[in-house]
Amino acid sequence: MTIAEVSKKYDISADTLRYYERIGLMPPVPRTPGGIRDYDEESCGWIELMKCMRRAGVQIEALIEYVALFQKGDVTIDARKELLIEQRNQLVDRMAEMQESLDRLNDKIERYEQGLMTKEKLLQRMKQEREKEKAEVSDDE
Amino acid sequence: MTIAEVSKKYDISADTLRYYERIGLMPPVPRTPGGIRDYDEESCGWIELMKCMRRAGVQIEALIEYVALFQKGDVTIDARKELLIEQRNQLVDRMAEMQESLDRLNDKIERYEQGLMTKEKLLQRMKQEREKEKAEVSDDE
DNA sequence: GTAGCACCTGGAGTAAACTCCAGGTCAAGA
DNA sequence: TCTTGACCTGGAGTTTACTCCAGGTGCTAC
Repeated sequence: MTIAEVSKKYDISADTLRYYERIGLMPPVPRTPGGIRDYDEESCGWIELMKCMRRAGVQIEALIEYVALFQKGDVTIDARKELLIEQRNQLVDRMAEMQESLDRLNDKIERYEQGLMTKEKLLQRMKQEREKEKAEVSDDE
Repeated sequence: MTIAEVSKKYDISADTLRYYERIGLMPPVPRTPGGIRDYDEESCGWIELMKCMRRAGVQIEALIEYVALFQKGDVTIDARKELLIEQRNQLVDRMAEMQESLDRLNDKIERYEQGLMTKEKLLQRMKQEREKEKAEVSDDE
């Protein structure tokens, strides 16, 4: 498979695919005798994995380390497992934070829907009153 | 409240707090006659909201727009609601993607735990065989 | 009234993750 | 064989979201 085909298949630019290989986000891609990339099933597997992990916000740094360990063979299995567990934990944490934000967004939207906006209207009213007071003080001068 | 106190309270650097105000991620913070920021409840509310949204990955751009709309008053209520809904939808999408990655990570970890690594071992075996073949071809030369 | 520390502004610098470019090869068709 | 379009590499540029800095001002305590 050429880089253009892979680019289309996974919706990742050719530049990004070359970049990923160059920084070690995947093992070297097989080449034709002329030096042109010829992606095989394994390469595609790596691309798909990295696309998935990157979309989830896993740092490139960690993924590079994983690939490096993978390339060192079976002696690194424990280290790889630890790395994955660490990333999983971070992912779970991030998702929990996002859930909080989601709840909050939903709350806010609901309030807009009800035309209530209690908190904000209250705060605005408070602000307006403070400004009115200030204005009155100025008038007294 | 001084910027140092707010910084500590929300665990956001003073530089970031100034930056947030400067780019319009929150309305202007009240000042002392000397020009020093004096955060009130409302400012703190904005900071907390923005911290929450940013942690969830909401783009600063969208948040700036929200604040701008908010400052234009009640006529922008519909636009603000739409903006929030859009951000909520994006958040939901991102969380779904993250869940996919999480499932995948969990799968991988489980396979490491079982010492199976079926897919990868299979791929490696395939690769080794390809290389062996190549080596044999070379020997024939 | 001055030492010293927190705060101010505008602007430059940084990190992560791409993205683009120049100048050069490869390969398939006329 | 020549053209043309896809690919190559190394390196520079871009975007987002901060982070740092220089040079200056505002309080507070001696």
